[in-house]
Amino acid sequence: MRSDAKKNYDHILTVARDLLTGGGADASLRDIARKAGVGDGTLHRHFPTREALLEALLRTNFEDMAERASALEREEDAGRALVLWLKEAVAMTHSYSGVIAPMVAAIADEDSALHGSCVSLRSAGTRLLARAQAEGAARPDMDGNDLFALISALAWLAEQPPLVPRADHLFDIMVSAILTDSRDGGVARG
Amino acid sequence: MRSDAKKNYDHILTVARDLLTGGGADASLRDIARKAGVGDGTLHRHFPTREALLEALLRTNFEDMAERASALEREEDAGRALVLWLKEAVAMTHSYSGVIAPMVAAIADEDSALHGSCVSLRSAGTRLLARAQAEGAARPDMDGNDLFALISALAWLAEQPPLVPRADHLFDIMVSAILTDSRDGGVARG
DNA sequence: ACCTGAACACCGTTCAAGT
DNA sequence: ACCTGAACACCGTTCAAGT
Repeated sequence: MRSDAKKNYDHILTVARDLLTGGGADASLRDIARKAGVGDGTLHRHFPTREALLEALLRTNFEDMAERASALEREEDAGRALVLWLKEAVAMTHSYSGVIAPMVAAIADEDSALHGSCVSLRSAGTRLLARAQAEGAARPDMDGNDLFALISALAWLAEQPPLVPRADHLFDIMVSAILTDSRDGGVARG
Repeated sequence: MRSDAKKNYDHILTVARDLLTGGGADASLRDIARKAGVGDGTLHRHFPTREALLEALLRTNFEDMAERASALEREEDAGRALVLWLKEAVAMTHSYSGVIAPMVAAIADEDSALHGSCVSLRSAGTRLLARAQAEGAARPDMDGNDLFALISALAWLAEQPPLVPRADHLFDIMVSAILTDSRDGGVARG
């Protein structure tokens, strides 16, 4: 990539990150281009779709979550590891505004720029869930798809301003449904 | 209302209902006006915002849910009554595409055309929840706001095509978290 | 190679002109 | 009273023209 192109690419990403982590889910691509001081065409060649831009923004976050899952697989308490990871996954997606719906759409669309990242996230969760289930810490009638859907729903809740005050509590309630009663004890019900 | 105005009003509603119950969440107001054979201005005077149109479409459904709650309050099993009503509430909102986000926004916005309907829905759920809690059938650490958020999350799930296959199962899982274990037994975990 | 910005087909919304 | 449809300021996207 030419150096001026690289500079534009990086600057667009910086501006987009500032806008989307600042709650500006409704920022248009033109807003981003204008704020970055580039033409509309420049933004569209670097990032052909909004999803492509999100993918570039979120790639490292998704990789972090996969690594985090690997680390948590060495945690003694498999149920606790699953819950910790869930909390972090929800917080990660929530740190950007307006990413949940594209993420969910991407899990079923192999052509989406976000597809690979979503599949990785689901895989990481599936591993932690399977381990918790093998130890009897999590209910056996769930799979990685259920977990992905649950993360999406919780992250979506946290994106809706009127529901934000309830998001943490509902997280605890849903966790109590995932963990088997013999293990969670006061953690989720407390 | 003049008879030609009344005719336009009704026809717009019919067309909008056909589009929104047919999965066309992305139908623009102009699409609806065109399909109804009226000018853009006509649609906007009858329904100043998209929310106003949704409110006119959903009003009877919300009223039905409030009546249904009253009927279910006379059901013997308070836990079962709550679960039945939850299932119907989710199905009702799900029967129209793209209504969940406006509904959630409206619960906190007293100026929204949808506000009253949403508050009624929340009240109906609160009554059923309180009765189930009084009988020890539902966990005590929840209120009507939590229930409204839960319905929203479940309805949102059912609106996302990739998550649809999981929606019913997640409904059962979440129900198992609401009902106290002494009561639900095999219902939710089965 | 890469960038710019006008252009296109859309959107929600408004408003002068008609009946 | 009510309706129409052009107009406005937006949007995502494309593409000829520049450097």
